[in-house]
Amino acid sequence: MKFNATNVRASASAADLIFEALREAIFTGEIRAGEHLRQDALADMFNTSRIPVREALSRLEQQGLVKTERYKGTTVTSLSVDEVREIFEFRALLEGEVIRYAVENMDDETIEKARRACDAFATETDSARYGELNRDFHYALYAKAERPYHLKIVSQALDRIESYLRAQLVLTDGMERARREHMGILNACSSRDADKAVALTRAHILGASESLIQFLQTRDSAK
Amino acid sequence: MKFNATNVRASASAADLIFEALREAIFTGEIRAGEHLRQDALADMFNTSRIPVREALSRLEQQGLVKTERYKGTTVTSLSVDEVREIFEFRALLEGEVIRYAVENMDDETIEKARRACDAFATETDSARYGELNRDFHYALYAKAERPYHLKIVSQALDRIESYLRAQLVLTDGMERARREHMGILNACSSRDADKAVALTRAHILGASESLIQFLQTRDSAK
DNA sequence: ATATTGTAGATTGTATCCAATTTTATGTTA
DNA sequence: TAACATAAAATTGGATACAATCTACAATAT
Repeated sequence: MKFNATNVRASASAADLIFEALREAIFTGEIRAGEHLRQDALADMFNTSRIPVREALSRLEQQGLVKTERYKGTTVTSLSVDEVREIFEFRALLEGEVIRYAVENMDDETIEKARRACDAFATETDSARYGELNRDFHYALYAKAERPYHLKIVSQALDRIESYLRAQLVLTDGMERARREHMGILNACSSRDADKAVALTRAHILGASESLIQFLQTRDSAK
Repeated sequence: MKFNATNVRASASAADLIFEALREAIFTGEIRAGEHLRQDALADMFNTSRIPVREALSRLEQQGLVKTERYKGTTVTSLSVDEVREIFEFRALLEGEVIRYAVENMDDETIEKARRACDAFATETDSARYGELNRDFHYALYAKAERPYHLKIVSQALDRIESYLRAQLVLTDGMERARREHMGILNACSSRDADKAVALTRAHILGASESLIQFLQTRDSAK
């Protein structure tokens, strides 16, 4: 595991940088579930003391991405299939409601913005950027819901499963289906059909869930 | 602001204790919105160094209860009326879904447990304990939903508005209405009527929201 | 009188060191 | 060889000390 300082913002504290670097490393799978993270090893990697490392780990722990036990260390948490399923159910409920609010306030400018994000998603070939571009599309629409608290909770839930989504996309071809489903959601929003947008959003999420769970089960039984 | 060590668990770290003490002090209103919390002052109060204080503040910040700015300090956050309204909308959505899952799995033992919690809520005269007993009742039912992630998010949302709920209950008499509504929800669960339980839960939450918002508006305009 | 500059205090962020406990390695004995 | 006791290493939690920056107030120049 290595880190460079190219993608940092100068105004952020060391703890912020370490937090984001570790978070991204967990997302990409560079740090795998179950792996041990030792504070002084991380401090050496980032050329800091353990203090900002501890703060970063504390934040990750609160988001559920790692778990720390005194005298033992910090390990990256893994989700059971049931936990993954529950989080997708949660997303379907919440994002369905959010898209309903969004359609209420929808305007042409937002539609255009979402269309561009949809195109960017469709034309991107690097599956590692799936998560980012997927969020760009959905958030372009969700922004119009004007429900900042809801959106923060959506982000939390997405973070929790991001590493699993990326692991799947390296091996499977869900992007083509996602692209089609995005188009459908966009069209429903464009025609101000709230019920349809909700139904398609829920189906989009629950379909991804089934696909991911199947992927996890075949992967785990293969071992 | 003073703290004693009577309500501590021996196994918890200093950071845990400080976190819970500050959290409770925010809930009770002992620490008010806008108030500045300085690290070394807190360290003196708790007879520790600033290190565990910082960790406690970091956790509070991620829950949205405080906000820290470098060189300036930490202040307790306040919610606008719009933010309060949104969180109640969020709760209605989420807790409605949770009670639906719960009714699916409902059994008589859970009903009895919830009935006892309902009675305890109804007979308690100390309004300061409203929050705790209210949660006891709802969680007794929600536990049967078997959706730990959903419940964690419900808790987060409740924490965010707990101080506002308590401030209201010192001055108004929402407890009698809450008691009646709890009875209704309990009966709906007892008769396994999921739709009714959902509707009553949503109405319970949205009614409390209206009541609280009205309270906040009259209080703020009175100044 | 007003604007500007400088200085001291206040406040958070980080480094270094110490304490407490678990885990692992080592040695001893049956 | 196996079991057990003991010591050494590893690891996190916390205390103390230092660095960086903001704020407030005073001093000074215009």
